[in-house]
Amino acid sequence: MTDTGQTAAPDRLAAVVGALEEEIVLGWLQPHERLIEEDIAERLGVKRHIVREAIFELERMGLAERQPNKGAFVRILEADEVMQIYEVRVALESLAAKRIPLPPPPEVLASLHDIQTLHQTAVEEHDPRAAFRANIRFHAVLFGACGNTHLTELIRQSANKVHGIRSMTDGDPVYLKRACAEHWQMIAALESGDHDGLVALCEQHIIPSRDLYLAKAKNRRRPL
Amino acid sequence: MTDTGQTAAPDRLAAVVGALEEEIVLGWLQPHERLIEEDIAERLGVKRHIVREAIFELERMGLAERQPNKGAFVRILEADEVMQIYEVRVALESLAAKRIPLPPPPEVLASLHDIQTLHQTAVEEHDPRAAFRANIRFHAVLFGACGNTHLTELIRQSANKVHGIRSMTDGDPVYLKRACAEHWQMIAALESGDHDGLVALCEQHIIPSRDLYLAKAKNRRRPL
DNA sequence: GCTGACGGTATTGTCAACATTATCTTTAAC
DNA sequence: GTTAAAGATAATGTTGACAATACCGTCAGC
Repeated sequence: MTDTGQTAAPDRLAAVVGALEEEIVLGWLQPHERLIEEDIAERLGVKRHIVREAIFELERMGLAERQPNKGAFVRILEADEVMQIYEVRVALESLAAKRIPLPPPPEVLASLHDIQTLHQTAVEEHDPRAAFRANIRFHAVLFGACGNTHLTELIRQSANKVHGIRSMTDGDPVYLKRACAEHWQMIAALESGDHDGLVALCEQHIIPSRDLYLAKAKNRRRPL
Repeated sequence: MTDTGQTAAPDRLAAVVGALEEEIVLGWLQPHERLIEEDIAERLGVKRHIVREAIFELERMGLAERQPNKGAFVRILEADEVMQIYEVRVALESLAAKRIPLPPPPEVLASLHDIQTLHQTAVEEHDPRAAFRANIRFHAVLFGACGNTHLTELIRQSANKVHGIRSMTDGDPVYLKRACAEHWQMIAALESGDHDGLVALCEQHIIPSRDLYLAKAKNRRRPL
């Protein structure tokens, strides 16, 4: 009985990273807000040591920015950075979409179906947290089907960097419903073996979130 | 006079990462060799703490593999992983090459010229370390000219993962001379504004190192 | 002679105290 | 009233010691 109910060692770091990521992405932590190691440690019930490494991780993910001896802040992306990241995302996701064998393995289709059902209910019930998670899982499974682990990882990484802008798009029900519909269309394209359609859908799918962000970013020129 | 001659804090981590990276890439540290925190710390004259974070970084870079509570090892890439990484590299580098404005700014050309001169002498004088460094700098400046920071970073990251296989190609003078010549051709393409030629050169440039690795990997099936 | 338990050793993982650095506040001089 | 220096405060960065874990050799029991 040495188990004190605490999660295992390596999981704690991942848990803290995940928690902070969600808080940033869902807008609980605003851009430019400071990430104070001790505060977070106490709030999440872990030691500062763990939080410290988690913040390094967030920095690597592009969600936080560190200044030596000063501290870490929630990172805000400039318009041109968003453009650059999306240019790469289009290239990577198109490549992955092209490499997905059609028709995909039935378990992939079944998995996508299940996840997308969750996503849809989350959107309909205005549960941004569940929608966010389901959305991530959908794309992970979709692009994971291309079979190229390294490519999948880079796609995930690039998507992570612009997750921060979700705090803006998640509030937009029109955008969310549209995304939902497009997910179903992707599944249909997979089933019918329409490679070109799938690639086109992937491109159409990510561009709106970019433009929505850029439009909103224009309106909030330096609110501080 | 509080300066004890030690380098600044954030630089130490980067220095250790760089040192270990070179040792792996140049074959000083063999695949499957253990990375023992205390040993490395003593050898490089830093605290274990720094080495620990450096190994995490190496794991993220794909050069090392960690097993919880056991330790870290130099990572060896399987053939299919190499194929996957190169597929992504071709896509990313082609994209970057297409985005480089032609003709590039004169300072970029001048920089490439200087770096490539260093590279050539390093190759001719059989200095693998200098050649390795010059090679990295050449590609950093070349692809950096595309103006997309995120893309450049992903290219660097993907290149890092297969740097480990350099320990094999670096010994091959034929390969090195060929790479050298191709660098000069790239510079020529930049100067003459030959976009298509540049893209083609970039593709031709990285494929041989992949195939050389795959060929050598076949011959050493489980030497342990 | 083989197997499995035991204990020693090497290594990683955790922690809390300490040092360093930046920021904010006060205060005194002009 | 403004500025600049000095101290107080708060946060980050560093360190060595300690705990937990895995590995390896030894030895008893069968």
